[in-house]
Amino acid sequence: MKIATWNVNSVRVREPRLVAFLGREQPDVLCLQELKVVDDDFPHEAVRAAGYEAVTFGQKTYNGVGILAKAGTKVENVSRTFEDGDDDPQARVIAADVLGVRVVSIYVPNGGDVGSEKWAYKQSWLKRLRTYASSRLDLSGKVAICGDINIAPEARDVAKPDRWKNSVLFHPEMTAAFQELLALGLVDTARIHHSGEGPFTWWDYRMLAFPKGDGLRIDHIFASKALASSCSGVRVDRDERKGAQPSDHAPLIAVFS
DNA sequence: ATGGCTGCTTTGAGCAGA
Repeated sequence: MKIATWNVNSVRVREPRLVAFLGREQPDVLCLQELKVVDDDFPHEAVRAAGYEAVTFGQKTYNGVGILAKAGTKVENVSRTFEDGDDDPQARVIAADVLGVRVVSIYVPNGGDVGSEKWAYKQSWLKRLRTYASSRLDLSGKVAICGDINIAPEARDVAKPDRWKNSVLFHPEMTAAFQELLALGLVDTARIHHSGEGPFTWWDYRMLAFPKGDGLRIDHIFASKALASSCSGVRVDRDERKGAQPSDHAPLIAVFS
């Protein structure tokens, strides 16, 4: 089973790349973030033509998440939001049962500047994510939490740590929140197979970050132990960050035997 | 040390991303 996650930064703009990616990689499941469209505007026709069906939790302008699976695959028990009774005006989480795995596609808030309102929102959102993971997910079963987590957990996850050490992506409070999430019983699958630098998943559009190698590993696939034990490989599709009109994030792909 | 790009929006300057 191949599970991929990709912050497409506008599914409208990225539609040709999305279709090409599906055809090339043929993932069983693809989690998307930053759709930036309402559900009615999602390119269902193009996705169907590529052999996939999508469930989405869209939003105009910002946010929006989805889960794609091959046509014919059952996608069941779809839930949107944390379902904790606390209204979140931002569409950042969708979950579904696919091929025996509870798949969660999430888009963690960026956090703006450290100490800002957006920072507080990121902090509280991560707390709600922990509560959700421990109370709404059966972490003793097969679970995959995939998405743009907006946290680089360690120095080896940041090409230029000194540059980023005080940013919202690599702040000690955030790296601690990352570890608290894993402590619930989740495995950072990329680290099963990569012990060195990276693999990075995001490069700022500005500052020639990609050609300069100024990358961060902020997109992740967290697997419950029951699922992680079968993880046979994880990689980043860096080619998606090249060429015309790339997303600033590259897809992350995990294979489970 | 900053911003440099990209996509969005009551179409166009400002917000947001990370």
